[in-house]
Amino acid sequence: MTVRIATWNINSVTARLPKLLEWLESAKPDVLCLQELKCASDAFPYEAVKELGYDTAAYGSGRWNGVAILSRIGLEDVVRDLPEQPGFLAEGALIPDTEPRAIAATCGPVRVWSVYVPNGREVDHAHFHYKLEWLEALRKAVLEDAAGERPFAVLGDFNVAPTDEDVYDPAVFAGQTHVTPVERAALAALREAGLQDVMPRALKYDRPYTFWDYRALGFPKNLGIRIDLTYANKPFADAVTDSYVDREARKGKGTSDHAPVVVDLDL
DNA sequence: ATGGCACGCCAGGCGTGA
Repeated sequence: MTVRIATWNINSVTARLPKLLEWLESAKPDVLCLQELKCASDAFPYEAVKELGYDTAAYGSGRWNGVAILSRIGLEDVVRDLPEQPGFLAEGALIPDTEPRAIAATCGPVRVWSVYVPNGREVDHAHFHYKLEWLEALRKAVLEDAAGERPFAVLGDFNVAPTDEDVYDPAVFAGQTHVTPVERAALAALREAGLQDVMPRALKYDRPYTFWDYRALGFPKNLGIRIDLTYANKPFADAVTDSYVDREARKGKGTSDHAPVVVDLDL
């Protein structure tokens, strides 16, 4: 069977609902991993996507974060949060906030995680250390599935550009988050655990960027970075027939600042 | 060095994003 899986940081599922429905109808993914819902679980537009044939497992808590998995090929064994997932202890707060950043499900023959890795804010900020702890918890969470026979992948907004080739100008990012050696080492640890980076093909431009800042004409100038990734085990990666970034979904008004990434499988 | 744009929240700016 062929399976189309996609990931999209949608930057508010309620603000983006018309775009989401339009995209589901045109791209027709079998499974869609969403990040940055920016709504509570019970505020997700379940009925609207159900009309297009999708079951949804959503995990959100309000104005920040939030992840979901939509599937029209089955949705079972849903897990919310990574085992050992750290929370973020904000300045002045008494207890860490366990944020909704990870959800897993089995969709037909494939098991997937949809993840929204913490941003990090600034190098050495408390949020940066939280980010690294979070990525280590992700590594531990995937060990068994990464080594398994069942096709498995982690898809989402990793908030790390794997190499200098994945940012439009490395000089601009020098000393900033998303490109530091420790963040890239965390991705390397995932690869050492048995996952591989499914590289999308380039479309109009040289590199398959997935994010362009809203400001300063980032998209028209193609000032992009590739941070929305598919990290797949061998059975999943061996089944990949194509992968691409849907730049069309980033064009015009009322779009997310991230584009969807599509992966096609023949299983 | 800063701002720039968009979002939720909820009615004036603020926190966050990358």
